[in-house]
Order: sequence, then structure tokens, then C-alpha cells
Amino acid sequence: MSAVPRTARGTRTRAKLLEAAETVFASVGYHEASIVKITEEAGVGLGTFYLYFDGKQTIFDEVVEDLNRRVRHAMTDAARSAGTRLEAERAGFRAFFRFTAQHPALYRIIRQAEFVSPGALRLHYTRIVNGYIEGLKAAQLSGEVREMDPTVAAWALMGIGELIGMRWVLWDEEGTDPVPGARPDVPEEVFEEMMQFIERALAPTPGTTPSSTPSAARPEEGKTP
Amino acid sequence: MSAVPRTARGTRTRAKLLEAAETVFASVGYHEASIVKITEEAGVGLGTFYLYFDGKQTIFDEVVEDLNRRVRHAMTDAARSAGTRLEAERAGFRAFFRFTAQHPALYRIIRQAEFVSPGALRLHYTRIVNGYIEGLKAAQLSGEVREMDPTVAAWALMGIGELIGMRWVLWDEEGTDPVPGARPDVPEEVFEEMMQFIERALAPTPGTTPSSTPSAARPEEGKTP
DNA sequence: CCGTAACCTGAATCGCCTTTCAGGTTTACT
DNA sequence: AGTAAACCTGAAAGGCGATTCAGGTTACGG
Repeated sequence: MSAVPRTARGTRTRAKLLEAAETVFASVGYHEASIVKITEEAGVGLGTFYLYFDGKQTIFDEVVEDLNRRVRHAMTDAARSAGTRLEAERAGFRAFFRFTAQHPALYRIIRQAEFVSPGALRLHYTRIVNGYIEGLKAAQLSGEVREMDPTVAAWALMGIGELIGMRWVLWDEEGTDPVPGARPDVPEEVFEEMMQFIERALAPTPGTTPSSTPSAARPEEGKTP
Repeated sequence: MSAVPRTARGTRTRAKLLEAAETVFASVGYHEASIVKITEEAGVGLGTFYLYFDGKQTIFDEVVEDLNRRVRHAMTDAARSAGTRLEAERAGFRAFFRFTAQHPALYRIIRQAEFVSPGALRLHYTRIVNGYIEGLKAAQLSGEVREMDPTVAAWALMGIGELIGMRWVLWDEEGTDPVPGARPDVPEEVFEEMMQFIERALAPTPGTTPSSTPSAARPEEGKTP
């Protein structure tokens, strides 16, 4: 049975294991990730693992939970400083892609959760989507976003980010120097195209795109109740 | 070493194995799927498997290939009978969701390919996306779709379908009677909302004249899917 | 400096899975 | 019917990884 560490040393060891697990799961996948590999990566003995975790599944769930918390934090943090909803959307997506570039583990691990831990998978997606839904609802009240079902739109946005991220962050990243700070993000043109797509989909008046210049003349009127 | 069947019986046996593999991979995942389970599901002896496949990885690749071919066929078939591009988009998405509802194996298997067979994963996505790109380019020429990078839009569309399908077909399906003909599709309201989203994202800007704008102004730069 | 609780370790056990192969069965063809 | 090729089978070898556990090490209050 797993236990909670009771001293500073124990806390450190547990954290090392968690970090090592993220690394190993991301690089070889759940299946190929053996407890031995995880403990080796963490630099601790094999048996130590079972002091803090019940098994592979348990530590996997915790890794997913942790990644989810971190990516949402990155996104809301970035969005907070934005003025309009569209700026927030922009900042959120940028943060998402940046996080993906810096932690490819996110994608690689989430995709495996389908079978390893379906509950964790759903929690991951629904938590992020809920963030979108809240934002969209608020933007609808202020007239920045047209009348529509925010839930459907939120899942659509999630899907766009997911696949664009996969295509231009994960796939383009290969063969890149694995220096933590120097990972390529989504190319600027692609990002702009994507935001155009999104802005038109959400815009109150069909066919018009609000200027992408931050605080330019964009009065608050356009209410479409 | 695996071999190609030389008689009708052999062909049947090989097909049974392939179908059984799809079922088993979808229900328990690649990792939990043992050769024993596959051969039992197929109703053949254990050793028979190795007459036609080199191993688990090999048959997995072939299952992915097969599913990919079938889903694309379903989509293009449905889209063919449509008049405008938007109708085609609509028909294609409907076919995609219907296929997903009838073959949940598609999602469940593809998601595992990330580690099991990255090449197969990429092939799957890029093939579908290429279909979109062709359709979008044609629609741009006829002015039905605005000027934009069709590649980015295609991946966005793919992402929308992917997550909406996951949320409303796969997740809602649970606990449903597994009768092959009676699987729930995406609810009509959700489908409509999604199409609204897509149509607005792709719609031409009212002011511009489609045929007069040189559509070759933005040549495709090094997209190498 | 001592004692104890917490912590760490890795060899050994156990169980499951892949893959092989020698021998039996079916099919295609004359 | 007869024969060769194709096909099928499942016991058994060989390997790998999860988990346990008895014994050693470290931290720290008194």
C-alpha cells in the first residue's frame, strides 16, 4: 500500500518519481514504461517506488492530473491579462501551444489515457472545455461573441487547438535539439490563419473580422440578443 | 515470417484474424490485447496467427490501414452526391460521425497508434486532411470558401470533427445497447451548431468578388505532412 | 550519543505473453 | 482416389516485468 511521505527527504523522493514518470511515459509510452525505468530515471531503488505508489496506473493518474493542472494554469494565466475575449482566446491558445512545445508529454500521455485511465482522460478534456465555456458565455453577454451554444463551440475550439498543436508543434518538433528553452512553437502564419478561422466562427456579424490590433477602435455596441 | 494465403480458406482465416484484432484492440487496447485473445476471438488456433502476421505490431498496422481506408471511403462516398462544397462538408461530417458510431474502434485504436505505430498515426490523419485540402481548394476556386490557407483550415476541421465526435458519439454511447444498427449519432442540434461554426469560419467576406481575386497569390509553402 | 521511525534497496518470486515447431488435417488438382 | 501443398494446432520454451520483503541506512528529537 502506498503512503504519504512524512519527512522532507520522502517528499523529495516522491516528487522525483513523479517527474521521472512523466519523462518516461512521454518518451516510451505507458506500455513500455517499466517501474524499473522510472526508478532508474529518478535515481532511486526499485522498491522505493512502492513506498509512494500502488502501481503504474496510480502514478499515471497522478501525472495526468498534474499536467492538466499545469496547462490550465498556463492558459488562464495568459488569458487573464487580455482585454477582450478574442484577445483572451488568442493569449490562451498561444499559451497552450507554448506549453505543448515545452511539455510534449501532455499530448503523448493524454492520448494513452484512453485505455489506461479513461476517467482521467475525460476529466482532462472537460476541465479545459469548461474554461472555454465560461469565457464564451461572458463574451456573449458583452456581445463580443454571437449567440450560440457555448458548449459545442468550446469543444470545437478544443479540437482545433488539439490538432493544430499536434501537427505543427509535435510533428515539426522532431529532430529538434531537445534543449528545454529552444522548442519551436506554432509558426506565426499558421497561428494567424487559425485565429482568423476562430474569429470568424465566433464573430457576431457573419463575414466581418474584428481588427487584430489590440486596443484599436472597437466600440462595445454590436449586441445581438 | 508471415505469408500471403494461397487458398480461399487461408484468405478467410486471415480476414477473421484481422477482424478479431480490430475488435480486441478496440475493447481492451493494444497493451492488453494478447495474441491468444485475438486468436480466440477469431476462433482459430494460436499458432495460426503467425502464418499470416509477423506479430502484434504488424497486425495493428494493418488494422489501422483498413480503418483509415474505410472511413475515408465512407466520407468521400457521402460527399460525392452533394452539390455545393458546404453540402459536401455537411455530408462528409455526417458520414464521419456515423462511421464513428458504428466503429468506435476507429478512435480507440488511432489514439494508441501514437506509440504503437507513429507512422500509421500520421498517415491516418494526413490522408483525411488531404481530402479536406483538395475540397477546400476547389471550393475556393468557385468562390464558395474564402481566401485562406487550406492546410490550416483542413487541420482545424479535422480537429473539430475529432473532438465533437469523441464527446457526443463515443462518450454518449456508453451504456447503450450494442445493437449494430441502433447506435446514437451526434444529436441534431449539436450537428447544426457545429456546421454553423464551420460555415461562418469558411464563408467568403461579403465584399470581395471571388472570381476576380487571384487565388494563386498564396502558394503553399513547405507543408510536408 | 542513542534509539527509533522513516526511508531505501535489489535479489527473488510469480505470472503472463510471445514465438516456435513437429505433427496432424484439409484443399486443390489430376 | 491419390498426392502434394497449404493450412492448422497447442504444448512448451524462453523472456520480461510487476510486486514483495527482509535487511540495511538515514534523520532527528531528547
